[in-house]
Amino acid sequence: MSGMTFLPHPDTEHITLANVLTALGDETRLAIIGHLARNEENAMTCGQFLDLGSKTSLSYHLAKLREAGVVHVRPEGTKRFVTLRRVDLDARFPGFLDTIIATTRHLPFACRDGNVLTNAQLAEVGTS
Amino acid sequence: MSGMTFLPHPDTEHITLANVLTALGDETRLAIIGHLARNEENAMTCGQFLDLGSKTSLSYHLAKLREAGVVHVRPEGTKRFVTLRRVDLDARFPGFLDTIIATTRHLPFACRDGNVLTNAQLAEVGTS
DNA sequence: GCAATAGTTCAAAAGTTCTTGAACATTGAA
DNA sequence: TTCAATGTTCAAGAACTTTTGAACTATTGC
Repeated sequence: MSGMTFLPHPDTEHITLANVLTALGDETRLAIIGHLARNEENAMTCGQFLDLGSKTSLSYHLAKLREAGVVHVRPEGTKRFVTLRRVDLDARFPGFLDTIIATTRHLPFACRDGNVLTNAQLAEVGTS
Repeated sequence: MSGMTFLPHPDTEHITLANVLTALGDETRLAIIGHLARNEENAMTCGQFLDLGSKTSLSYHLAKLREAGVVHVRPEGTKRFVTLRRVDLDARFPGFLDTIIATTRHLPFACRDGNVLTNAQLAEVGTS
């Protein structure tokens, strides 16, 4: 009934560069950021990242990103809506997120089987 | 006599974002980058980073930064002169290094004993 | 209530990173 | 040649990170 699932997020002023860099220095998490960046209008659920790893492993990686202050996770029903903390990151490290995204955008997208997603597949992941 | 110590550096096009982020996602290495950024005119030797860790540990961290393509190391005599690979990083990830440095600049500088260097001490490290 | 959906937590295992000290290598100078 | 200076390599250990599957929680809809 209550829905009070605790999902701690650091305050903007407690987001540190070292934590953000550590969070992003991982292929899976960088790929998650890529998915989010291609989709900044509509929040994504965890399930939409399943091409990048198992449910458990994604839960782990998304927690890392959340704890570092890179993403915000909003529980709604049984789902969690994940968004980039763009405003906070821009305030804290101006220009940083954009250079990451710009690079991530024209990178091939590795998925869990080691092959690479086509643009068509990416569009599908992005809009489903 | 020969002086042919091999110090492999990745080519510019082989510098990857994930490797750079992993290399920078560490307090010691971020502090090294901070020292280098305050000193971009004159190359620094490894010995000038000794407030950040032991000789062995710095050798390890500087190798990480070199292998990721973040710094260039030029042997000269018994010393190694370390510089940021600014041109290459700017070509590969435009704006990235500057946002890192801008953040690093107004960060307190932790040194190995857990205390923080004053600006005077930093200047001393930088120009000795 | 019961089942389905969406995600988390736990403990174990495997792998990676970092620090340490001792031994080594290279260069330059007395 | 011998010494000091500067840094590297090696092996061991401690501490983290990541992945797994099984068990769990919370919510929604029937």
